[in-house]
Amino acid sequence: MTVETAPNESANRERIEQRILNAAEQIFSVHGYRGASLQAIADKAELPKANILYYMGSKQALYVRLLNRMMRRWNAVLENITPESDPGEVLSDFIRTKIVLGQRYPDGSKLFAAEILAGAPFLDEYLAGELRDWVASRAAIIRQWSLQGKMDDVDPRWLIFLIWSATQHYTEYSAQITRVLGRDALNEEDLASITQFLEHVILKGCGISLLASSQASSAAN
Amino acid sequence: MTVETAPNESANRERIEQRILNAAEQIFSVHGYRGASLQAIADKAELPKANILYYMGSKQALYVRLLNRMMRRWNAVLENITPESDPGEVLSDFIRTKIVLGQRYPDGSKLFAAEILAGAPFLDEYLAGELRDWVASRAAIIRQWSLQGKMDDVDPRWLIFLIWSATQHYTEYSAQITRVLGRDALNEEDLASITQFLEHVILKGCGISLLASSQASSAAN
DNA sequence: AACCATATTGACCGATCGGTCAGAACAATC
DNA sequence: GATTGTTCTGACCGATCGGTCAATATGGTT
Repeated sequence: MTVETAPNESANRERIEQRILNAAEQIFSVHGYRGASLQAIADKAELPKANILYYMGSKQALYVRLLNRMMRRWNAVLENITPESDPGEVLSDFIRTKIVLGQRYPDGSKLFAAEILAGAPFLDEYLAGELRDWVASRAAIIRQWSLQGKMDDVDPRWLIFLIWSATQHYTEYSAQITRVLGRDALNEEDLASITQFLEHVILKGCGISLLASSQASSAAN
Repeated sequence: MTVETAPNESANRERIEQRILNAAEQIFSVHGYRGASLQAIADKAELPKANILYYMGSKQALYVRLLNRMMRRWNAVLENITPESDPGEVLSDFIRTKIVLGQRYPDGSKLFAAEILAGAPFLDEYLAGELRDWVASRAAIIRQWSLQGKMDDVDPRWLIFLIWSATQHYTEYSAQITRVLGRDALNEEDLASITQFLEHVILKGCGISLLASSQASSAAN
């Protein structure tokens, strides 16, 4: 039984920690690091404030944990990309995946955006290390696609930034978009239309001919 | 002399108010509305805290004034656009102007972004009123361009959002971009390269043929 | 029942928050 | 040199901030 109780206890702890993390993600995403208060997070999580600090140690530790959790969610993006890949398929998948991730984790995405806006004081290492390497390696492959004549000779870094910005926009600027469109929220139809638009413009804009590959319907991955 | 002293005095007041507004813009742009403190703004402006409140009334009034100032700066964008305009010229100009505005007013742009991230509590009226009309009227004209065969049949609203996001990205995400690129800041050369890239991809992506207008190189389609 | 590690939380701490106010400092008019 | 209106600011207010801590509650082991 001792073998079973341990996981049970830690499972309970895990449940509470997730409740705190989700509440904190909401508060931080709206008000940023400095603007968020532990009291507001505690209220959202329906726990006493002292309990938040018991589990998370400090405001900063809680915040950093949220950033790490969000970064881990992005790990799958553009994972298997090679010089032999089809640019149309890969970029389509890139666009679709980013749109979906933004819709799945709106609070985390906004939290990340707020951190960057604030000058990324807690993300120095990640941005200048992991992420820089990520961009450099993908850029090198895209560069090869251009040399192979698979697409126009565009700067791959600007292309990556373009896809990032265009997709993230619909999460981070949702308050503006819904008001401009006069809606409560974007529905599935909107998102499909937006995704198709971005695929059309970006792929065509890079001189990528749509072969037998993706577009509206097929395409596996 | 009495006629001259009055404007002199109010000119002095104007000078101080601008100093406060610029300091506040910096602080708010980094920490958002709730995260910013009047003390930090006062320190940045090198004035006593009570002086800030003497000139601005309250934290909220100061913040709203900054939002209005920023919105006024955007008024010139896409001002003279007609169904007879050349899409390539207009959209090129749109892209270039947005890039320049972001570089000219980085703090104001970030302040605006933070307000949207927070759910735009102070911008309801503007977004659902002025800005919605602005988008609707421009979208109607772009729609006509499509009908005239001047460009592909894309949703004009997504096109406007794309240009907004792609250009604003280089201001609001400057902290991420500089670290990923390993630079201190973007220089003129970078900005020219980025602008040209965006013009190339977006115009070509919308099926707009580059006539006798601008652009540096060729590009078929 | 005794024991112990972990969980829980009300009460409290010094610092800082936005905002008020009385009075000093200043400048122009008579 | 009074008078008057504006500018300026130190001192202060109640509320809230992140964080600490002692006391209590809980649950499994012996």
